[in-house]
Amino acid sequence: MKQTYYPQEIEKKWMKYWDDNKVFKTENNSDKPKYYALSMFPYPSGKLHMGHVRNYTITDVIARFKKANGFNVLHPIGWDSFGLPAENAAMKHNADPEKWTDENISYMTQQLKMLGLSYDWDREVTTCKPDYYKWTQWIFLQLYKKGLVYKKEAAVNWCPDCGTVLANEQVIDGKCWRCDSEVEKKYLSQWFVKITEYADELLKDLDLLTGWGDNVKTMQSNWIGKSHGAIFRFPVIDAPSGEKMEVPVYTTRPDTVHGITYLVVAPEYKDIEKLTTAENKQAVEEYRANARKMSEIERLSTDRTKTGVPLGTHCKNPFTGETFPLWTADYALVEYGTGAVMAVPTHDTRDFDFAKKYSLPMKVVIQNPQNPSNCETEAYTEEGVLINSNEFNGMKNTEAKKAITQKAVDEGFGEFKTQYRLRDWLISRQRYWGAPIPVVYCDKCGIQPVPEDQLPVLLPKDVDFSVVGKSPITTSPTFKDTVCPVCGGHATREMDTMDTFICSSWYYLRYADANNDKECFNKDIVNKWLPVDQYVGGIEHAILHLLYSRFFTKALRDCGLLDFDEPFKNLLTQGMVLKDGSKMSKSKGNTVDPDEIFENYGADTARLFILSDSPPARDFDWSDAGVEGCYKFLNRVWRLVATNAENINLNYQLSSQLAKDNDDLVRAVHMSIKGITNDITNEFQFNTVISKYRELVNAIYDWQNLKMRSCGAACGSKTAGNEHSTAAVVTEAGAQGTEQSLIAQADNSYLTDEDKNVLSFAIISMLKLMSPVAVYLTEEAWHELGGEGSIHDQPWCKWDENLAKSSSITLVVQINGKVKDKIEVDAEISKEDMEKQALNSEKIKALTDGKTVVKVIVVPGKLVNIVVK
RNA sequence: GCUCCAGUGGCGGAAUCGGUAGACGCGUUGGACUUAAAAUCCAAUCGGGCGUAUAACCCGGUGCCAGUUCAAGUCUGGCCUGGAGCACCA
Repeated sequence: MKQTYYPQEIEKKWMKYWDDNKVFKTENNSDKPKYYALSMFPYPSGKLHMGHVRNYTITDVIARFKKANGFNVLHPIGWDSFGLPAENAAMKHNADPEKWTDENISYMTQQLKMLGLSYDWDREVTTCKPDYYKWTQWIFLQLYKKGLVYKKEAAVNWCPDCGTVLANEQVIDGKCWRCDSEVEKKYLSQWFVKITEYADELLKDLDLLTGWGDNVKTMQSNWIGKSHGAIFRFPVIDAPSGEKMEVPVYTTRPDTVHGITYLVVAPEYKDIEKLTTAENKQAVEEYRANARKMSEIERLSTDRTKTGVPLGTHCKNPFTGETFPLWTADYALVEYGTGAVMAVPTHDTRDFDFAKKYSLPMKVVIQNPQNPSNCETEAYTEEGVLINSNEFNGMKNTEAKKAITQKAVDEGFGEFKTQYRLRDWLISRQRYWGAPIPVVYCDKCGIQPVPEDQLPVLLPKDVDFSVVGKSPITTSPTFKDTVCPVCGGHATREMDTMDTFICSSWYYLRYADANNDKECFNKDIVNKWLPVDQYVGGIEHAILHLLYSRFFTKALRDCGLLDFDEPFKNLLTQGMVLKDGSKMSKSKGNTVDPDEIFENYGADTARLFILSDSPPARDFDWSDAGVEGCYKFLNRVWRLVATNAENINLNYQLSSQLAKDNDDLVRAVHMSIKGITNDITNEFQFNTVISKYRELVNAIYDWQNLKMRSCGAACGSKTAGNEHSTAAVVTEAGAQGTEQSLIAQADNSYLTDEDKNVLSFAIISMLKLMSPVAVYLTEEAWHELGGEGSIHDQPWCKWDENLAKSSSITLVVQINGKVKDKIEVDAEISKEDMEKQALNSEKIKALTDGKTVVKVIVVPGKLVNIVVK
């Protein structure tokens, strides 16, 4: 075995070996229990970044740990390979996005292999390949058949830079999630997926997700935004046309209905023109035009003072008989509720601001009896008792909500209503590089789905990527015209492609049965592998991908394609990789290229470091010194094995009676096995796992130093050369027992047979424990020591509970809760002896002298606390 | 404004049940080895008492203020600070 660690050499060798021999292939059939470990698959942007390295290393270690613990592990990878960057790159260089994507995939595949990830590459899925998107289209058709996909004209989010519409979830602070440009409103006819039909189940089932962090669940719950309230319909008394009209409103505060002093409709409200008088028409039109012009950001800003104009018409409040004016104001949103708001300025801060500005009347209807408020300076939004509310006076407002709504129900002008903030998912994209939406528009028969036997609808190749302002797909001379599957007449194809989040909403199902060309996946196989036991990925998908995937699972379940309710049992959202306190990004120029780390230190160092300093869920601060430290540690591990290779026997025998120092080392190993196993099992605390690796390695070195020292004393000084050409001498000063002196003892003649057995046990255990992280080093060492097969097929180490603790403990003696003395005692000491020893300590005697011992608390195996007065 | 998370040395972070605060590492300092360096190894490293050193000892200390307890980084209540998410959703 070479005395020096050359990671580049051994890593290249094993990478090729594992790849050629498909070492990590997973069979669907096995007697072992299944375990599905999944990383969020990457977009093939060109190169891996450190976020990927962190994500995939975490999942890989989990997969390897589970495999060693007897599970049949599914650990797949693939490519979320449709999307804008490919198309933009193609436009820039007038090339084919497929070629760009393929090149990126092949480069990144090499990087993933280099990183030593234990993927079953036979299950690789690539969403932009026809053998995958055929099934994406097929699933679209199933949802269409079920009525979960529909087309409608709506105000949609338009990103001018990307030249396409976006889903609500893809608009962050009024900006496009991908390119950060300001989103505009457009009225377009678009395809939607009815995610709202599952709003309630998506919310309710969050409770089933005990393996998810509360932060993600809260975000989803807020996004779904369920609220309970009522719909009231207010008759219009003076509609200009003389028509009998009513304005329905949704409110969560039916208890305040007697306090309405005006009503607001959104500028885009559908009946607004019919509700505007001739005198007010011009002002209303101007206001609406202005609202249209305004950007989303401007409009949604809560800092902006509210504006609005009266329509000139009025409604009657059926509860009071009072009439109140109608206004339009842009603080009412057309997409939410009914697009109209009943305004109660006394009990709603927004209505209050608006009423103040336009001097609208106010009427107090809820009061805290202990501390009544006239609502002159601010709205009272807390609980209280009703006043000025006819027969409801004196009722608690929480009860009045129900009673008042019930009255509206009984009298026919209202109902109970549950409302969601969640909107349907807009999935049309006016772009080329996505899965074509499989429908045609027949001149006679209208919208017709493409028959399943005609799938996939392939992306045309004869397109011009240099066009500006429209989708390249529209330039294809062959794509557009087709025949109607119903009447055989002329039809045109849908030119829009699907949101790539559709593709990524079912890829984790495809992995279970990735090469099936008869169906999207076999139901039994998917039921066997799913749900995913551990999903690992970035928090940025807390809503987008994770909500869509949950929806897909439920929808596909209802299509009869699978039998479970939730796709991801446990979710680990890993923190960001930072450099100098901020997120690594090209624009900040603080990125670290994984290739450079592989080249300079090797993949094992990269893996070790990315796990070492922070727990997975927290942000990770990259430091070059930290990498260096990990590299040094692996060198230290290597030297430990290399210098002892001669003395390590894979078939070591441990006797039950060992010399004290040997017993201590054996115990240290058992403690490491226990600690490391527990740390991985509990929340994947890899940072402490790595601390424990270091502790174990330190313990083995310390043991060796001890052996050396006793030998140095017994057999005198020795010198010897070695590969480092550092000939060292064991001198009295060197009673420090330096590592050189150990290396110098190349013949290791100072070790007894018992020593060698203990050392073998320690080093073999160390290698097995480290094998999920330092995958290459441990494999190489395993073989150098004569190990058969792969160390990655070895079962996980077991510990003996009796040996997983040290033979002595430090008894802590406190007086009134403060540590005053520490005594080394036997680990098996009785409670009585603990107390006796503590009270007999000279220090304690001195300190308690002349005081009264009130109480003595003994915590077995830990401490004694003496309470004195 | 609402929701969630976090606050521990110079830094990253440890600390199953409330039971020795600061594991492990980085950095720094000193030392061994070397002609010298690199590498490696050994030691020290929360603050104060304590500006000669060494050893020993004492006191304080986990964002702040209270509380529970023999005992609080850990539990309870109230604040402060930072981060993330949502945000005119009626």
